[in-house]
Amino acid sequence: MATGRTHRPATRSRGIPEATVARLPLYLRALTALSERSVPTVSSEELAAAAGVNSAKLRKDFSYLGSYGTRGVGYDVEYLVYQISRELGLTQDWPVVIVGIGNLGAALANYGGFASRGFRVAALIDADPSMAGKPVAGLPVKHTDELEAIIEDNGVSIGVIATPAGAAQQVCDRLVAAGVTSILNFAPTVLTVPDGVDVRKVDLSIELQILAFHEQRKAGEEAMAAPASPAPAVRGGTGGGKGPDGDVPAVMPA
Amino acid sequence: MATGRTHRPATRSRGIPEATVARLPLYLRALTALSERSVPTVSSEELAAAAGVNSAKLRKDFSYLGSYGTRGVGYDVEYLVYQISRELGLTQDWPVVIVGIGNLGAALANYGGFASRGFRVAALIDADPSMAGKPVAGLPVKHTDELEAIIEDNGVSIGVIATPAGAAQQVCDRLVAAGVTSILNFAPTVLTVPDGVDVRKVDLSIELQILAFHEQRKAGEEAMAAPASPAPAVRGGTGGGKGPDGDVPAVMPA
DNA sequence: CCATCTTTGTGCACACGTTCACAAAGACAT
DNA sequence: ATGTCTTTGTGAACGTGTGCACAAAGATGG
Repeated sequence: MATGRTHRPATRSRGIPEATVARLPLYLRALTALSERSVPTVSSEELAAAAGVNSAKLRKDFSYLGSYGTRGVGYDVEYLVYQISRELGLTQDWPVVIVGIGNLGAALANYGGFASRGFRVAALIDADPSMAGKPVAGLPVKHTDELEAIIEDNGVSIGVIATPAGAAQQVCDRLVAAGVTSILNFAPTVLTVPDGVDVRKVDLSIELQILAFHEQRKAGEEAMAAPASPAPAVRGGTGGGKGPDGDVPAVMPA
Repeated sequence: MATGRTHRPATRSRGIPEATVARLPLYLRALTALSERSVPTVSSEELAAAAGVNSAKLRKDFSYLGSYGTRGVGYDVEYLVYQISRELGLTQDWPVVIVGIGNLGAALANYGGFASRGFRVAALIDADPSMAGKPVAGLPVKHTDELEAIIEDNGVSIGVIATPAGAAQQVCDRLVAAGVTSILNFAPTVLTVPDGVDVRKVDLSIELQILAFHEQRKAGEEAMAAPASPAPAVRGGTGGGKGPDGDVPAVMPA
């Protein structure tokens, strides 16, 4: 545990901004679709529309990779697919392990998007002994005991955690100890990892909550002119009720 | 193409920055855990650690909600739980529909995090007639034909799309036409929606690709002594003989 | 070979987000 | 009451991301 570095330096990687990196897969997908339709070239305007972004942003993003376009024409689709793939590291094979083969883990194992882009599911791992050997998505589920061996034997550096929240940190620790340096976490927990290990979090309920916020705001604005009481059913829960604004709970900060 | 606005007006919600809204669920989760352990108050430092963020950021975030803390003491846990819940709109009941009951849809239906936070699965919908009536997570799967009726009858304003990419836009259009104004999209497609409809995207393979980028960088830095050019620096976990590495399309933009 | 037209690549200005650092506010002991 | 100690709330500096607008680069046609 080095004391020098702060926790998550967000690694402004090497001239390529993080925000750009996050969009490259988006461009890649749009380009792959064009490639399959044998479209030879595409303009920044068209590609941006397909990827759902602003064209100026797209051009700036690409400018970080180099000058791969041709003025007056656009971008060569095949060439760009290769360049982005290479930049993202998808020209090599990335073995991944998925830990926690519940509903979500099984869904991930079956998800075609993984295998199709340089990722290979090296193993499915679960703590439940009764799962061991059971085939999921064509692979036999391995027991947690084998975790370290699997990671070392396959040179796995990316791990996916789809366990319940309670087990996530423990699994994470073992993954890291065994050599994994990138983790995709689906468990609703904050993972603590040593420096040099990347963690990305996907949290289903957080996304819904963000939507609820905007939804509430929309409903509120809409009902501004209408009577004070909004239409949706009110869930008082503990009986606190949801009265008008001033009607806050009994508990005040002492 | 009713692309609508290309940029999000969401930022100006109500003085609360989008980045802050995205963190509120994180704080809420940490606070709920504290509440269950009957911790009465918490300092910004402690809570920030639990949520995995910087304490100054947390305080600034809370300052957008109001002055809910007590100097020299910290924040009252219960009070803050309520305030954040209310701000996020979780004090009311949000019926949601999940469309596409494959592996992922089933996982979502079973995911406890939904029900536990003001969200109620109103219905599971699938296009496959043979799924109809089959119970998933205790609910009978409905056929797509009933989509509009379900949404109207239940006052659903939030929809979750877990269909294959090809069906997503069509489902989206039907959801929107039926009255849904917020969509959580798990299909790897860019959805086009009219103004006033919010879409959030969760893309599993994109997250992995971002990890691969950083992983490649780490591997490259480690094994590189004299970086002269953006040389491929191929170094994978496997033996590497992954084929089309050297014989890449040397296609140049014509 | 020149004129025109299209589209890239980017300088610049602005908006948004993060972090620091510190004064103000309150708790608590004496 | 008064002083000390803790912790919030926030002004200000800084860094990152976004979008406009335009010059430069190249294609295309006469």
